[in-house]
Order: sequence, then C-alpha cells, then structure tokens
Amino acid sequence: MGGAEAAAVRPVRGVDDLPELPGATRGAVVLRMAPFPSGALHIGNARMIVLNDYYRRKYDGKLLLVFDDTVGSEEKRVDAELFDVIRADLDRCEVPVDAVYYKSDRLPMHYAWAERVIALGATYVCLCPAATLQENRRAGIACAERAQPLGETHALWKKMLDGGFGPGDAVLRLKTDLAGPDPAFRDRVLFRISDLDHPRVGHRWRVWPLLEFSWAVDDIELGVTHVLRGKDLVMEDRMQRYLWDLLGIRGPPFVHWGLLRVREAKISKSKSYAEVKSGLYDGWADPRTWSLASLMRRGISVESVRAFTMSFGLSLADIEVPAETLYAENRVRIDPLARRRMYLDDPVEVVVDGFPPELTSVELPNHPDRPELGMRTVPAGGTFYLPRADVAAHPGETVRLKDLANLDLPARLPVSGPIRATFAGRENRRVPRLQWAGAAGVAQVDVLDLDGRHRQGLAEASMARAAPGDLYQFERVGFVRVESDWVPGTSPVRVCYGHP
RNA sequence: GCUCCCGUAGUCUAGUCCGGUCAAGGAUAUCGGGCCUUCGACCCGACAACGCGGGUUCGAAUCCCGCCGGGAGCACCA
Repeated sequence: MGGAEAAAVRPVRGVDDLPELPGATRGAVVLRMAPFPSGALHIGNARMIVLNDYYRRKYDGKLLLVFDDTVGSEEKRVDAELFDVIRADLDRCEVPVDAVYYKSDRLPMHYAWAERVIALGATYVCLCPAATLQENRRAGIACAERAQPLGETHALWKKMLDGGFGPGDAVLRLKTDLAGPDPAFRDRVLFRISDLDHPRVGHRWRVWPLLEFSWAVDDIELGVTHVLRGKDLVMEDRMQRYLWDLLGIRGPPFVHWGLLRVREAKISKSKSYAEVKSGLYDGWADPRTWSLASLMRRGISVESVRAFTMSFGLSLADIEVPAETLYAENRVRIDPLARRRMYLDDPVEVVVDGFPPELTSVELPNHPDRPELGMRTVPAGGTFYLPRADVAAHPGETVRLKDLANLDLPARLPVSGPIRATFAGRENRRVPRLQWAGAAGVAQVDVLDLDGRHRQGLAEASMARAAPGDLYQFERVGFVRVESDWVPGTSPVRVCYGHP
C-alpha cells in the first residue's frame, strides 16, 4: 500500500460514523424506543431500532423499551400478543434493552403531572364535540370553556377522572396561542376519555393521556437524555418543549430522521394485522408483511439490515429505496456462505440417447470460490429433469448441462411423454448452460415465494440433506434459506426464497 | 389554505453549520471488459448530479432573497 498517497485520499465517512448526539457523554446517555404494539417490527421500523442501538453502543448508554400502549383508538388498537412479538423481534435483531416499561402502568404519574399543569392555569376542560373543537381550532376561535376559572377546571378534571363524563364529552386542553400560525398546534388535547378495553389494564383507566403529554412526562421521569424519533413527530417535540417550558424543566434534545420506505414493500400494518389474525398470512414472519422476522426468514441478516439502514444516516429527507439496495447489501454477506445447488422450477423429463452409461454421477464443489466448503455428489444417468422454459427456448440446438455434458435438443418437442435428446460430448462448449437434476436422484422442494405462494420444484439429491436455517443459492434462481421449522429428512424440503 | 421539513447522478448518500483543497466522494442500478462451466461473487472501466432565478464575494453545492418541486402535520391515533 502506498502509505504517503493514502493520506491524501479524502476520508469517506463509513457506516460506523454518524454525527455525535448533542451534549452526549459516554456512559451517561439514556435512549428509548417506543413501538406501538399493533404489529410486528418491520423494515419501516428499522431506523428506530438500528439508530437507537447504534447510539446506545457508541456512548455505552442505556436503551429503554417503552411500549406506547395508551389505549389507542378504534382504528388503532393495542394487542397484548404483540408485546412478546416485539420483544422477540428485538432479540432476533440482537438489540438488548436495559429495561421495559408500559405506558399503561404510568397513568398515576401522568395524572400527577396533569395537576401541576392545571394548577398553572395553562389548561381547561373543553366540552365541545370533537367536530366543533376542530372547526374552532382551524378558525382560531376560543370556545366558552377556555375562560373557565381555575377552580372549575379542577372540578371538571376531577369529574373526568371520577367518571362523570362519557367518552368524547370532555377533554383536557392546553392553552397555546389560538392566533398562532400553525393550526395544528392550537390548544392541543392533553387527555381524553376512552372506554376501550385495554388488553393489559382492562378498564382500570378511562382518562388517557395523548402521546405528546405522556412523553413530556415519561422522557423526564425515565431520565431520557436524547429522544431519537422519526420526523413525523416533530410537532410532538414542540408540544413537549412547550410543556417543559411551562414547568421550568429543561428536557432532552430531539433528533430526527426522515421516513424510509422500501419501494417493493407496501407496508400496511392494519392489513398485515388482519391477515395474520385471520390466518391468511403465515404468521408475522410471512414474507408479505416485510417484518424484520420475515427478512430473517428469507436469509437477510441483521447485519445487512443494519448496514442498509445506517447508510441513510440521519437524513431528514423522506426516501424511497428499492429493495435491490438491501439485497445487494445482503448478497455480499450471504454469497460466501451459500452453497450452490441446482433447482428446477418447472421440470420436464428428458431422456438422453447415447449417454455414457458409466457417467452415473459427478462430484461438484459446494462453492465455486471456496473449496473449503467441500464437494457434493450429483446423480446423473441418462435421464434428466431440465427447466421446461430452457428446453423450449433452444429447439434443435446444442445446450450444456452445467458441469456435466452437452446435448442436442430435438427440433420439435413431443406433445406428451418424455423428450428425447442426444448426447453430444463432455467438452466444455460455449453453449447455453442449463440446470439439471439426474432422474436417478432428486429432492422435492417447496419454495415459499415473496407473494406468499408456494412453488413445488425439484433439486439435486443433496438438497435432501439440508438442515434448518441453511443458506443456499439455487443457481440462476436466487438465494434461499431452509425454513427453521422444517424437519430434516421429510419431503419436500421447505425453503423460503430470499432474493436474487 | 396554514405550519414544519426536504430538494447533490435512475435510486440512496458524503460534503452545506465554519465559502476556496468539490472541474463534487461513496454505494446501488445500468452498460462494457476480465475471471469463472451461474444470469451469482470478485476485479477493471464507462455513464451520470449540486431544482430554478437573483444577490453577496476575488471565489458559492456551501451564505442571503425569491420562486418551483416533493413530503409530513393540521385526530378526543401513535
């Protein structure tokens, strides 16, 4: 290496070097992740996980998992089953958490803080119907209750807590500037009433805080030093700061990232939820969910997802990236590990006239570049299965069974029965190369595809000796991973398609 | 409509805070070539970008103003 010249090369920031967090000190950083338990973690959540984990490690800090399980809404329900699913997802991603909290346990704390804010005269209990409230907010009009005396606010708040109001009848609102330029920020609702059954705490609470108020409380109470969240939550930052200013508290700084979408992954949490629950999807690891679990199932490693995510840094731009970018990231990691196998999607039987009888099998390397991965025996013989499309594409031509022998294909394919071809030597010729499986030894394979469908195909015999979790490259098809729950020795061998 | 954010090649991204070393770096895609009995991997090469218009300056991707384009928010969801 030319050392002197190397120094002149502009330093390129690697994926292991993201900007420092403001005011961060090693050993004194506390971060938190706050998933809403309504679905498994998916590729869209990767940034939250990877970035929080990255900074936690960078500063040797703590990472808290705080389930944002306030009661939600009719459209957005909490599902208790997802608490464990999400924790398993984090384990799978090798992201340990230092503590786990549930918002739904922390209501007394939220109420106590509410009293503090009420006492400041900064709030009022609004009795407007939701629609009226929104119209007034848009128009910048104060409703009658805004001027209510402090004593009345206290009384009405107590009435909310004591069950004197039905859902939707009263909310606690924060007084901001009604003439403020941003309509979204005007007199936000802090607490509302809901009778929805909560899977953890049932009907124990009926007055629930909204996200921004609960976090204004919890980020302080939990000692969070930096809030890392998507930029869809910037208005919530402002709310938290507003509340903290009101109470004379200096809260943690906020750091954001833009929305990340994978082009091929049209993620709909509600659709996934419905399909998983109905059984139409094969659980939360169904490839159609694009969940992190489903990516692992496909043989896409945690490291690949991490590198993929890190490459976007803390960019605030909303981006849409083709899945190919993730695949490319994974390919370089998976390629050295994946043993090569021949696989045929739509096999057709071909009998070869003049095939050398002594050529009953051939020894092939498991990996073209890594001899240390050993060899496998592929049964040959005079009868083969070949890809139908390839045979049809080369009528009357000479083709080569890869690594084995050349064949002359017939000009016309028979309507039924086996196709007859003629042996044409073993020398390596520059002719189309086909995958093949000797009829004397094949393994049935079931491939789970990205669209959730199963394809049945044939592979060379050695596939029968696969083990769960093994990675293979089906040559010219793509990388696959043997399903974790496949029982060795049973047929078909079940694999999940990964990517090209 | 209002508020905030963003705008570097097909797609991402570095650089923008502290203007010159950026006639703009990397990744991915695409196209060539090499290697190899894969359409995979690897190696070599090519293509290709600072949204537009003003201003400040000796000098602007970087600072200022205007415009245009894109996204998000304007929920008693998170």
